Amino acid sequence: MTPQIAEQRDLFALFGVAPLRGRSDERLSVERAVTLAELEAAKAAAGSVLPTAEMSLCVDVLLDDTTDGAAATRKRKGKRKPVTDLEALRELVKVGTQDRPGTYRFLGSEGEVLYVGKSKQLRTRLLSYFRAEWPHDKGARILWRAARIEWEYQPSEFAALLRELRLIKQLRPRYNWMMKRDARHYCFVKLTPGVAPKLTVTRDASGDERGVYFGPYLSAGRVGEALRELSDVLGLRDCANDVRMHFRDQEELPVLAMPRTPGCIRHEIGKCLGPCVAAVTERVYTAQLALARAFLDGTSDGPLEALTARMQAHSDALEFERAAQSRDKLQRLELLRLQLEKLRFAVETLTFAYPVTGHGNETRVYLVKRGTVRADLKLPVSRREQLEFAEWSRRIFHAPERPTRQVPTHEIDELLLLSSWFQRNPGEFSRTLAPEQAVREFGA
DNA sequence: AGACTCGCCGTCCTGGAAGG
DNA sequence: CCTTCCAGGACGGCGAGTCT
Repeated sequence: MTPQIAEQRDLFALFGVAPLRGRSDERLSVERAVTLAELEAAKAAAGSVLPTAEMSLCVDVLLDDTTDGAAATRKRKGKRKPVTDLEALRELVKVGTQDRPGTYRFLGSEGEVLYVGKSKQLRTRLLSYFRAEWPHDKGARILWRAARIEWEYQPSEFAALLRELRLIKQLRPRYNWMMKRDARHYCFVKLTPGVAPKLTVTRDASGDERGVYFGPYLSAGRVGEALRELSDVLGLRDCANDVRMHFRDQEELPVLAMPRTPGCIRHEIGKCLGPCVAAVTERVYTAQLALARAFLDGTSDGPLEALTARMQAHSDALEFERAAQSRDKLQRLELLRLQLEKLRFAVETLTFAYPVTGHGNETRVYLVKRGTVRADLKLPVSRREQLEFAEWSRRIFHAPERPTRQVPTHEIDELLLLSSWFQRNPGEFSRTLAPEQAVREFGA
């Protein structure tokens, strides 16, 4: 822990609030010199007994102040002032904007983007910022740091939502932490990279570019159970990341270096192929892994078939108790498979053309495939435009499917956005057209 | 002990209705 | 035309419980 971070931990302790879990690094990693004397002063100014909201606010304002460095803070004697003339800025917005859907951004004095937002009614939204009270309202805190405001109109609320997401991802404005999708409601199945990969459940699909992710799914707990069953059936490892793996065919390894006893009991009871004790060749382990991937993709019932065969074998050998155990496992796995199918969001259903008529009766057609917008086209009118539309449709919808159904990590936010949009506006879903239908309707 | 998960609850953001 | 108020949904903090 750097001295600065340690000091800022003290800051949080001082105000009686815990560092924001998970996000603390984002908020604390900026190297800022904050002295305890300054914190004490701020605390005194705020009063010693504060409700939680006020305490967070205090920390918020203080961090705002210290972003420019302690020197700048010291220089800025007396009360804080807005960076720019708010009356002039308000007049600019008042005169220059219309009540239409659009996105806006607040920029700081260095031109850095502070906040990106969207609204169905841009003008009303922007003017509401000028009524916010400093320092209590977040809107005012953003406004006071802003040197200027930029905005752009969008043809519809949907278009504005999409544009906002893309701008936030591109610009990563510091006041947009709030916009982060609720990661707690979703989880992903991760195939870890490295020797003898294993399956894990994770809530963060953005961290590891080398991992392969499936999802998003709901309820990490149930997905975890499903994975345990799956790993058991296929003999995949389930041990800690730091356990060394040795395949039997890794001949360059000195025999003496290989551990003789497995790190866990799963190999002994036949639930793990035992890559930790070189009990399996890489080829066999990789084949089992492929079965797991296919199962998660929904393209293969290999694990279910394996269990069915096992059950039949026990039954044939008159081992009825073992057969019953296999049947129970099979049922659990089938149930979990059903859950995974049900929980799998959007990927299968969010493939269509989505015409949206917006401002000035302008209609845009969004070509959505597997939960992400692949093209945003003007509603075709002329013959040439119709041909173009047909060509785009063909290129997007007829493109070969990815080998798996996993969602690339950079597309997950958009998938979640579309998913929540159509959940919130079920009526919009009925306006979508299947790819072939769209070509008949809009194509040449 | 630290990381992770989950449910509860307060806060924030937004759109829309009502009123001046 | 502008402001105020309200409702609904999304989001984050917190604490308890569980896992490693």
